[in-house]
Amino acid sequence: MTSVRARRSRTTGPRLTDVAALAGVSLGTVSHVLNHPHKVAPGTRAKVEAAIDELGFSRNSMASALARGDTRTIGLVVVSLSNSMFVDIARGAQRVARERDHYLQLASADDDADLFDAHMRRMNETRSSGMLIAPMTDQTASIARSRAAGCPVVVLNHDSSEHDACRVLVDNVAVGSIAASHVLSLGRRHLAFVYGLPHLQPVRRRREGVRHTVAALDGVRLTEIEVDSLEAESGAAAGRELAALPPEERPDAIIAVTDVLGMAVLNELTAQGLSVPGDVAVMGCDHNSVAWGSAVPLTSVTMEGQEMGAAAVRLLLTELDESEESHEHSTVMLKPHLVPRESTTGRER
Amino acid sequence: MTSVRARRSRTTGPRLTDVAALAGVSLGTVSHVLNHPHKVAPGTRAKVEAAIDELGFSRNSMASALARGDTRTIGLVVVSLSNSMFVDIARGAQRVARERDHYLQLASADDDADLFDAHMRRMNETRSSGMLIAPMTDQTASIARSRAAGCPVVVLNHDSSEHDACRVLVDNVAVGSIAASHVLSLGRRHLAFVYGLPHLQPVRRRREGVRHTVAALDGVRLTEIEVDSLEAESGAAAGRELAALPPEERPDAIIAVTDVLGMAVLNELTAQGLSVPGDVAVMGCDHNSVAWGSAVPLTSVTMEGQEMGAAAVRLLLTELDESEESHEHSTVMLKPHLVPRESTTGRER
DNA sequence: CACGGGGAATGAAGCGGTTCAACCAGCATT
DNA sequence: AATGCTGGTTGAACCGCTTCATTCCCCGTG
Repeated sequence: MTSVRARRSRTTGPRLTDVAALAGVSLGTVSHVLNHPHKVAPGTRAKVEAAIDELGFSRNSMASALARGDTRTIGLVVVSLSNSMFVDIARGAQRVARERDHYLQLASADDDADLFDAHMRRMNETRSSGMLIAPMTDQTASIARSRAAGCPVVVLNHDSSEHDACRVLVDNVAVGSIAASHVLSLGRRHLAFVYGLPHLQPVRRRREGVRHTVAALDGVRLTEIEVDSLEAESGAAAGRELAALPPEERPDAIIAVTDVLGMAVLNELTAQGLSVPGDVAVMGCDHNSVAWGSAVPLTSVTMEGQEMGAAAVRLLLTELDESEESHEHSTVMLKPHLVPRESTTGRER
Repeated sequence: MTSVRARRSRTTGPRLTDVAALAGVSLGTVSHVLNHPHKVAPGTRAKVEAAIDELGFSRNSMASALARGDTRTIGLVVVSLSNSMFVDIARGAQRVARERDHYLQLASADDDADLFDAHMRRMNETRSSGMLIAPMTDQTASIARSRAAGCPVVVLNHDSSEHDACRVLVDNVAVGSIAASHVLSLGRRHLAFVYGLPHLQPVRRRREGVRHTVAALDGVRLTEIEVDSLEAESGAAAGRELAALPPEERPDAIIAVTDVLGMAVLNELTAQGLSVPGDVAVMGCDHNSVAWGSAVPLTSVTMEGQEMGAAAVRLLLTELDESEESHEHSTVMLKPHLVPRESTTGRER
């Protein structure tokens, strides 16, 4: 008689039936208590609730979602969690998702493209209501697959030319111009821009912003230094190169395309005996927490990770509310902003 | 006739039935192709597989798990992802989970105790096979609830007195003694230990390790400096205090209980004109990536986050394999190890 | 030639919920 | 007294998949 239950490997908790039996009501009534409490007579509800926590009943969300045809779950797939921007994105996304009564499902690809795709597939299999992705490369194919499976996608921080999805972007051109304007406003007149991997879109955009801002002014010089990677050692190399220049040839302000690079440049310059920001001001972009500990705190331009995450969830929920046909993809462009610290402003703050 | 399908809000992808129809086989056969391919005749299998990707079928993992009574999912709930140790744990756990054909479900409490508990509840509702938690505080009650719901728990990096669960710990006493031994081996004879929040167990343990190591030697002096928090400003305060000491009273080696503190101390000391490690060697503990960018790279003792995550998954899977009665909780104690960098060894490396 | 055996495919019974049409008092109308 | 509501409750159908007992078919054996 209990054979069916007995067959299961581990003890599965009590089910709705058990609660119903204990409370002396029907199965449907218990379900109503869970989902539409106001439709149940107060007395009945009390009995049911008592039974629920006497048994320690925990609703099986899979069965529930299956029957309802909706998981109220949003997936978030990020490239890596080692970059604090992605952690910020997750935090912001989770906050808004919870506010809107959804669950945020977090997945990190740990810098592995296959794993990234596997995560996206998994989100489809678990029938996420929708998903947010912060990809490294173009993901057009996977996005199409996901959408075909009825799971809309919002892309974060990646400006793919074709927008088969809503997007949340940070204005990387503005990142560059904000950085340049900042050092210019401090009176610096010979800027250097240190960057690597110019095939990456954010890198190009930031460079563009710097160039544009500099070009608008007379009497300002811009030296561009391309290095081999975005890793710290490349920054150190750039630092060595800069330190070796004769003083009159040496820039008085350095903008690195990322904080990691900026930090490495800064450290190398000070190691070579130059004063920051006395001899040369240094700043980075990204406001990445790995760079929060340099000897001279690094000025940066923040990417507003939490805002990105929050905006992405809002976009997705809007899309889910609308009918499939009436929806128009939209793009939210976030404005970056300056985080001034001592590496440009000096100790005066 | 199609009314049932039509009622659903969004397009749900094709189902097993659809694949079966297209392939001209029964529903059960398609399921077999998915789960026991070798039990299906090659020809049939080919037909089914063709149908599967013609339709772009994606198996509904909820229905699957529901029917099977097993999700093959492991939850991991961490306090925060801002500390790189937790990111490492997630990475290690995910790697092993995948090797063993399980899915790792990641959740961050973003430093909110209620959210932590909510995540644990959620893992129960989704019927995770088991879960890993890296808690800040004792979680005995939640663990009991989870276990009662049939979901075993493995605790990471938290040595609760009562072990109602398997645990993975790092030997924090060893962290302290490794740190002390290191600077002693460099010939330093007056150590300082900078710490805060001594009610936290890891802090106490590390202090114990330092004390014990120092006590074993003659002619070595230990100065303990307690600060108000584990935040950077507390470290800076300690640094100021240390820099103000007359040279003969000043320690020649400083061990901070965390990297954040160590980095702050280091930065303040150099700002005050002292040379690191010339005048004084500085080191931290945790190998936390936020401290990887100080001007003088910080020596640390690593916590082996990835190993912790990996070990925890192994422990959990073992528990899941064993029968409920025969299982004995066990504890894996990981050995920390030294990561020597310039803040103690100087430029010679 | 009848029989047994084994590999392949089938179909129905769940898994644990949700929901909707049907049902059932009990009370106010006419 | 017959009628119409209405708020509460019920039971059955269904969500999409797994599995197991059963049926089917073909081939080797005695």
